[in-house]
Amino acid sequence: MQNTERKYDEFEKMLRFSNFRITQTKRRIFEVLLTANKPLSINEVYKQLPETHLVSVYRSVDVLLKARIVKFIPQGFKRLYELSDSFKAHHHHAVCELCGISKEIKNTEIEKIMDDICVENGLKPTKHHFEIFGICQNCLN
Amino acid sequence: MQNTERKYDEFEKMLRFSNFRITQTKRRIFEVLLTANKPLSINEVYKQLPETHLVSVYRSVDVLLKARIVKFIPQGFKRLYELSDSFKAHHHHAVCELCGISKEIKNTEIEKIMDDICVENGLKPTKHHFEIFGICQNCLN
DNA sequence: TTACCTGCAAATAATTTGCATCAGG
DNA sequence: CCTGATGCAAATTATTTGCAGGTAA
Repeated sequence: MQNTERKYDEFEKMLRFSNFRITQTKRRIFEVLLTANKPLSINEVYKQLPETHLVSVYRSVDVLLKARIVKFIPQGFKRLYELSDSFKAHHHHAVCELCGISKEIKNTEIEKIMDDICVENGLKPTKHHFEIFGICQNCLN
Repeated sequence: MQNTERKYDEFEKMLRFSNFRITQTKRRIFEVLLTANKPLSINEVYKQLPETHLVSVYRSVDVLLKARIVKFIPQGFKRLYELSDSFKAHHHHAVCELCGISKEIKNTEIEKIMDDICVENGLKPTKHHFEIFGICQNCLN
């Protein structure tokens, strides 16, 4: 897929820009997150990379966060990570509390309200967290 | 304050409804959260209750969560707690990333959009988390 | 060659559990 | 009384740190 190539170039560019090195571990983590269709925990990333040490996953994800390649998604009690808006259009999640299935939500209204609230409160916006929880049709039956 | 009396009655009623006991520890935690003007971590609650054991704070907050007297607020990497909507009108927070000051946000539009999103996605809503982060006027200077 | 990066071990922090005792209703 | 609640100790889990050797640039 052509698109994947472009994303990988962007990944390298962003690492270089922040003076970090392009390594196997970081590349692998990037690929795992690119393939995942939902935010993953450190452990979930690790499970897909048995050849890598867990500590290295912690450290590399931290570097990817600093390089703004990855972003942090607190979901309930969990710390999850997914690719930043440079790789995936900005969105939020609607999560089923029973089966954990996660749907991506794109809603421009919310972004607008978010900005308005910041202006009203004299806040220079940095980021926002927004997660919806419910029970999905499947689990209701 | 008359209002505090009413809230305390509600607190007892809700505990009884869920078959939990009304104890000193729970009452004290409730008072700490009633006085606090922002969500607190387990440790922050504990610091105000030196006579109580830290483990008891964990356990009692857990009971208060189950009784829906307290609700969970994940904020960045922190697990915070505050009184539920039965005691404080439903709201969200705008937090300064530098000084940590927390402003309460009440916005009915957001609640409406939230519901719409659930309907669109065939989700029976249970809860949502929504936190805005930025830099406040004070810290910008 | 010069950092940064990684693996391994170990420390620290956060949260949970077991058990005996205490206390609410 | 009976059962949930508490204090204390200890276990478990999650995350971070130190250090020596490895590797990208």
